[in-house]
Amino acid sequence: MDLSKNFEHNAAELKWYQHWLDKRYFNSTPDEREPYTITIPPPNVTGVLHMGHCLNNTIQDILIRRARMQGKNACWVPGTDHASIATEAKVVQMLRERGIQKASLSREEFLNYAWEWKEKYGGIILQQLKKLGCSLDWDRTTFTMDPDYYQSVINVFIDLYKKGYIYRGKRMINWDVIAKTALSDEEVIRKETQQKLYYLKYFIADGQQSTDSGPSAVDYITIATVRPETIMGDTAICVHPDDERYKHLQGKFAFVPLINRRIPIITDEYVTMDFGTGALKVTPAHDLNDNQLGQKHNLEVVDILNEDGTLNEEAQIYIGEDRFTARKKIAKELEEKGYLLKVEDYTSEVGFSERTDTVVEPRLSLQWWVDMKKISGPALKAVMEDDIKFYPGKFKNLYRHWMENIKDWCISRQLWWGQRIPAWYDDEGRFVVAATEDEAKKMFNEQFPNSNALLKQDQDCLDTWFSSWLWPFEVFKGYSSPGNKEVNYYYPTNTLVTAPEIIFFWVARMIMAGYEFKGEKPFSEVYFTGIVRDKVGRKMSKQLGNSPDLLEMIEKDGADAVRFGIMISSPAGNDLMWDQAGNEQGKFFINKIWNALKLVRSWESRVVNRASTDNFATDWFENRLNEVKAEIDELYKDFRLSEILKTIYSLIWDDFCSWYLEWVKPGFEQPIDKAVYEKTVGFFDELMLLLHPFLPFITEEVYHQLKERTDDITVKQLQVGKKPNAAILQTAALLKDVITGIRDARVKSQLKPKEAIRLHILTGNNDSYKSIETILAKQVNAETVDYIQSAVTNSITVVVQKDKFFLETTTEMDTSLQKEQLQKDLDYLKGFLISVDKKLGNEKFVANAKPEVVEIEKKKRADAEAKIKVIEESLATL
RNA sequence: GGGAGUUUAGCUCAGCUGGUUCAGAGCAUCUGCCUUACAAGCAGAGGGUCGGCGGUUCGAACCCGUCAACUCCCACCA
Repeated sequence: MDLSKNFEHNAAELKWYQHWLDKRYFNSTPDEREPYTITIPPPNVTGVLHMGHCLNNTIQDILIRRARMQGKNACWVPGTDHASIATEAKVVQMLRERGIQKASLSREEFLNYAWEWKEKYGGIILQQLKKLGCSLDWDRTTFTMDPDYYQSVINVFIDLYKKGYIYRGKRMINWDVIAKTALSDEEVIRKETQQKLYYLKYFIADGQQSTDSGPSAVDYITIATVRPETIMGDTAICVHPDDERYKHLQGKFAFVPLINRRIPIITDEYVTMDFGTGALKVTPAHDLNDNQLGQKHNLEVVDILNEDGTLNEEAQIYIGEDRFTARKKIAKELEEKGYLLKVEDYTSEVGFSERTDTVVEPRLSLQWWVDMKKISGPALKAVMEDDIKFYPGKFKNLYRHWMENIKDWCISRQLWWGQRIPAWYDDEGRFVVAATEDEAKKMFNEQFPNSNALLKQDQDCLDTWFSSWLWPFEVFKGYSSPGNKEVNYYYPTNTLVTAPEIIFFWVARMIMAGYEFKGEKPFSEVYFTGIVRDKVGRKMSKQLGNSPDLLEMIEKDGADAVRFGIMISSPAGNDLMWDQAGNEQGKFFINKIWNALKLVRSWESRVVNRASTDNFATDWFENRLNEVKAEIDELYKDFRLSEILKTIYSLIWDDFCSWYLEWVKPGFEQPIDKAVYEKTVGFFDELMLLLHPFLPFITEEVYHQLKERTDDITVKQLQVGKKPNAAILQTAALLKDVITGIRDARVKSQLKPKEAIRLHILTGNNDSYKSIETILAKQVNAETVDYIQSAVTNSITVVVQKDKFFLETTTEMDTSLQKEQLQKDLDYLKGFLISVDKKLGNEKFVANAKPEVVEIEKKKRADAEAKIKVIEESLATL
């Protein structure tokens, strides 16, 4: 079969992925082997593949494929997350495009649309993962709203409620005015924002005066605020008790501008005297701190905002206006009416919704909460004691800090898409928590006898993360069907690969859920990937348009090249600067492998059976392979994947192609030794095995092109490497040094590559060159090689270690460059010798340093002295 | 405001317990080659005061202190 000129990635990807699926290589069922399990971080069902997924899933695929080749029962579970807010927003948008308002639909109607949408668009991302070559067990695909999964979420809620870990409470929450739902603290992103600080006059009530006498009044207090639109919600002004400026106002009253509300001037040490004016307006309904102050001082709460962020009747003015419009208008009015003293530029952190990117509104609201302190203990301990290991370890600190200061988790969302909270209410707001309406009725009648009110289920859904925290065991039905064979076998899973951004959202909560509901950790290791940035360091995002189209790239460059590009630049735990150039390098590498394949295949028809002769090249490469295998094993232990790839890259390109293949390559149309040919194919196989987890398609293709075979590399087992022979590796190092040294001298003497030389070797140990002289001669284009006792005049001299090489040529040559080089080497060595002498002459060094180190220095001195002698002799003969 | 991390060649990064192999790799650059696997290549080469300063040590890219720049996380100063 003829080979194509280049590797045809599109065809190979289609062929092999389908073949692997047909052979069910990715499917796992419990057996007697050791399991290796990864559950995918479920992407949003609305998602499309981006560079972050590419990195994350390539890493998982590498780990899974490696485990599979090590004889483990590898199981990688795919799935998607229902992503309540994101998905609901998309469905609402879709409805709007069809001219339908969500408000006009019943819950059931809306959910029908949502499911319709999910069936149509959900899971696109899973199809895209196939394009990347991901070896997921597709039969296990799970969705966080699958019936069993859904029920488990409900049951977990009921369980925690019964334990007293879940409660309902009215508290300040983060309100998203676009999605019109509560958010957890983690869903709020703080961003530094340019703002204006408005200085406003609040006039002081004078005696019995009951209304604001306006700018004509004499006495006023100035407050500074960034939110003038909330003044209508003010219910006090607060100053520091020790603030001399305001002592005379303590206990008096002031008027809220424009609406004339009379509010007390209170004191609290919370106030910072030197910020702003030292006087703070207190708006308990719209600020977390103000709310706490309000509770402490028993202040009235005036909520002036609707759930969509517009002002309501309580505001009295600007009713129906959006908060930001109202801010501008009110600032203008305050200025016109003389209440505004000045405006300053001011920068502070403002909370934005993670999903809708709108400014989050602190709002007092009745929500469901999880008392996290009740379940955080074992989860903290597990990570601190490395029962769950974090890679890189720096995330342990971050985790500890969050866990030690953990706050209650607001889990209710004012959404329809998600698991509906299983609480049932009567008209008076009394409620029970139960799995079904029937059960709820029964419970209600027991708890509140004589009540036959109609029960209504809570309208709200649970936070998405309240379902995804069950992921590592519920994908095996570990909660809905506890103790089943699958969960017993696969759980705890092995490695979680995820982004540090969701360490609190997801990782920490999964660990807590693991211990709380399974009594065991969910995974043993967490590999945190970096953030994918563009080559100038910006985070990739849709808005910036710096995020490349992955599928287009796979189509153009091939999945292997894309995998190479992302992996070559991703050290564990650091952000990575992604650059298209990485794909190029991957393509070149794949092309290089393909050409090596073409070369080896071209020998196939010219194999001859010869009496076996020693072949240094095959001996060396076997040992080199073993050496690298050991290195790679170590690197895998620390998840140093990009280094592994670099190591294999260099093993294939430099050691195999540049050295080994050149060493064993027969002359033009010459035959090749059968033994050498077979070993070469064997080495090639092994290289493909090592590389396969990274580049699955090219390696499978090459594996099959090397010879007829019935098995596949995807499930081929890696063999444990033997201990390499140090002497052979050393000889090879000498050989490479000599070849490079002579080639360098040839270049410097401007010898044409085609011009053959006669090589004379002057060494104290002729035997050391016996096994390599044939290779040496071929590699430096020497027609003869011999061993001599004294220098050859009129030749090019090369010094490697303590040996000298004389290159005799037929044509006249220029030795000036060479002389220069030798002189440079000599100068360097003399300087080096001085520094070593100095060191050895230092009594303190000889007395304090370890004896080995002193020995090494002595050897360095001896070597340098010997080499200086050799070079001086050479210079003399030139 | 608190904490973590980073700073090594033009770029992206290795460099483990201070001492052989310690100043490295890959890209990029330069020189010479269309040599029949590969110009997407081959053969060579040149690039660095290891962020600054100070200290510990016989010896520091590595340990300590300090300063600077950048990045990230957490935190209610209006």
